[in-house]
Amino acid sequence: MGTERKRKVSLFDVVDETSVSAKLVKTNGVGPGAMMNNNNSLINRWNGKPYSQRYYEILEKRKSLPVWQQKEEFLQVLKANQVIILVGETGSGKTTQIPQFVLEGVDIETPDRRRKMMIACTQPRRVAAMSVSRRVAEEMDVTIGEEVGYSIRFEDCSSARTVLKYLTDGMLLREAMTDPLLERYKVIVLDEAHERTLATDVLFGLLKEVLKNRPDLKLVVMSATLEAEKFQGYFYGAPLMKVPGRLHPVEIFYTQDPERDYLEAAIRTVVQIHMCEPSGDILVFLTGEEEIEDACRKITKEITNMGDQVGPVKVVPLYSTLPPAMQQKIFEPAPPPSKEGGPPGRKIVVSTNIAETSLTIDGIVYVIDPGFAKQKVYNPRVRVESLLVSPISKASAHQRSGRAGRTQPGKCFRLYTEKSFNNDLQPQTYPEILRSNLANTVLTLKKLGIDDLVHFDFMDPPAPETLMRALEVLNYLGALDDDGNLTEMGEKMSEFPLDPQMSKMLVESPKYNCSNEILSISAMLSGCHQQLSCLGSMPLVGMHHRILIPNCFVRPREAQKAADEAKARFGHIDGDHLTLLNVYHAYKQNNEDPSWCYDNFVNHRALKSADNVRQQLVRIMARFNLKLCSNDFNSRDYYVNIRKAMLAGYFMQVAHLERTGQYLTVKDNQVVHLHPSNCLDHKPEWVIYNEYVLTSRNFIRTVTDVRGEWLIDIAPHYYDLSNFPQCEAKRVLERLYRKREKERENNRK
DNA sequence: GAGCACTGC
Repeated sequence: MGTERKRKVSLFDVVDETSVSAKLVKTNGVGPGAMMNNNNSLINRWNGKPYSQRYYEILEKRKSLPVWQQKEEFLQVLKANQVIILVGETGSGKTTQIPQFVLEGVDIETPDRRRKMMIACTQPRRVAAMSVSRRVAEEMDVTIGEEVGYSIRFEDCSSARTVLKYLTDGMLLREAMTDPLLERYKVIVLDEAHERTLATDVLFGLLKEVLKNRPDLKLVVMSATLEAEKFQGYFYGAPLMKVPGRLHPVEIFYTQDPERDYLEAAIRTVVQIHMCEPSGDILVFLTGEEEIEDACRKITKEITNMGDQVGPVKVVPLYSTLPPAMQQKIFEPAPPPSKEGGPPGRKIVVSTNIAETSLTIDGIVYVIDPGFAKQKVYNPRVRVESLLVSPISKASAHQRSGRAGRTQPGKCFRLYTEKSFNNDLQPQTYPEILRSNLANTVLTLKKLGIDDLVHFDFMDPPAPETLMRALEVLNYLGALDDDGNLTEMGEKMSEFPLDPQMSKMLVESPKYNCSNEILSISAMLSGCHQQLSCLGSMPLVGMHHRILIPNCFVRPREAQKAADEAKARFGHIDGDHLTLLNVYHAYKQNNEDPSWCYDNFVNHRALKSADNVRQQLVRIMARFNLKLCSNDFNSRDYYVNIRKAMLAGYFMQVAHLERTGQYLTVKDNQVVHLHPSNCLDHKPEWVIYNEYVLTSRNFIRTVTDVRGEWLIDIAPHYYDLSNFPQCEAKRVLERLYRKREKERENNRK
């Protein structure tokens, strides 16, 4: 362990007290930001306290990071330029060190010297923002939340004294909505820019505008790949700096011929490595839960069948929806040899893309990369996002192979030919902005004051049809007027961290006297699958991980029947949205009791998380004076009003039951099927749905029964029959309009 | 009667 530790200096490295204590008093480094006081001891300029011993210990380690070699050069380039592109591979230390260099090299006092401005450093993931800021606070010898802080959804850990703030890219975008020129910042560091998240891409365009209006603002774009040259071109030829990384060499192997069945090939490769290669753990990349569970069973079986001529193995699956206790297993050590002097044991992790960026496992020496991943694609014509197994990019393949070289030299087996790598793989994964429904993004851009989307300087402009679709949806929702300007409704909607349909439903809900219930349903739909969690071995290797719980219903393999029965007890005959409301109410009535949750096959953490989201939504409602109200629970209209309010947001996500027994989506006329997870005991003529999922069939999931009359009452502008394709639904609606007309005539008489 | 790549506000 000792020698390994010396070779490895990672971002999360734990300072080994014994190895550095001997040289800690060396005063070759007056630390960054230090000054002498009268007693000749060094004072931390950020909090006015003398530096601790630990500060010097860490400083020694920091100085050995590759990025320190270019510290002076960086500061000079920063001084002379408004924008810098910095390329640094894994292990260069850029995420922790660059923002500290910036603090040292830039004057953050306001011109009147009355307060200090901040340095921001964005991260695509919350856990990174949290853990990196903690580490940096330690390095700077200050308290987290004071001089160094972080800001993520649900948690602002910063203060008026904060000079360096790590935050998610989405959070900086939120801040821009109230502070369009980002005036609290002196320098913005966009980290992991190569990941091209939706938020990063919007920030690119926005910052380009802001920089023109704020000559004093500086931008550092940090990226891990050569796409940096593209960034350079985008930012008017900003200077580019390269920082070497610190990874062990990884030898790459390709197959001679293309593999017909990558799953079979992956399993075969695992077995071969286990038989022929020296000890070291294996990481296999596959595409999804089912495939991974299947592969784990097969690998275990094949190796068990080989008897004691090979060492024992521990095969562990890894995907985001895996229960935390199971995820924990990836950190367990490889099993010992079955008998003394026998062949060594090995850990084999079979994972989705989660192990590519979000989670790091130490001890991996062999990586198997079949070259596929599930990726989101968006089809604007039918307005559907779906997941598709597709070939990965060269950049992604590179990232995967790097996972083999974290602790020692490693090997990566690519299950495709070298020719295929060179000729078939795209250089980069398509940025998310080209693969998503942009309704929410367009709403954000409008709120940020970007009126002319067609001429907005996207680094990669989305398809015009995708933008048109987004504008159309927002216009139907009343968020944009016919000239594309943000309406008062749009202003409100943009403040909610939700899809526009859901925001609209919330803003309209007081009119139906059921905002309390709509808040609960929204929270259950949007917050039921987000939960932060720390894994046990975190203090050792510095890994946090976010665990995703896709829905609040638990269905363990060994108790599926009992779980289904428990779920049925919450079932509401009118639909899944109301079932979710029942669950939420029951949870609150039972005082949020974890053991009640356990007994009822409901995920406690998922509900806690939904409750957290609900509180945030309540605060936003209060800001707009949207009242919190409920109908009398015993009134006949209690559920009717909730369903009507839902329609006020989701009138574009409706399906009609045809006489053939099939559902067709309204206007788009797509054949869809009710997802079997639904709790309806009948097939309603009209349903609203929360999502459209494209898997083995076209499913609509989370559905609720609505009435045709409500469609024409609540959304007549959308159900305008002069602009409606010929279909059965149209004929039904025509009858309903005629009926309404008659009623009106009768009322006049 | 089926399934869920990964993030973020």
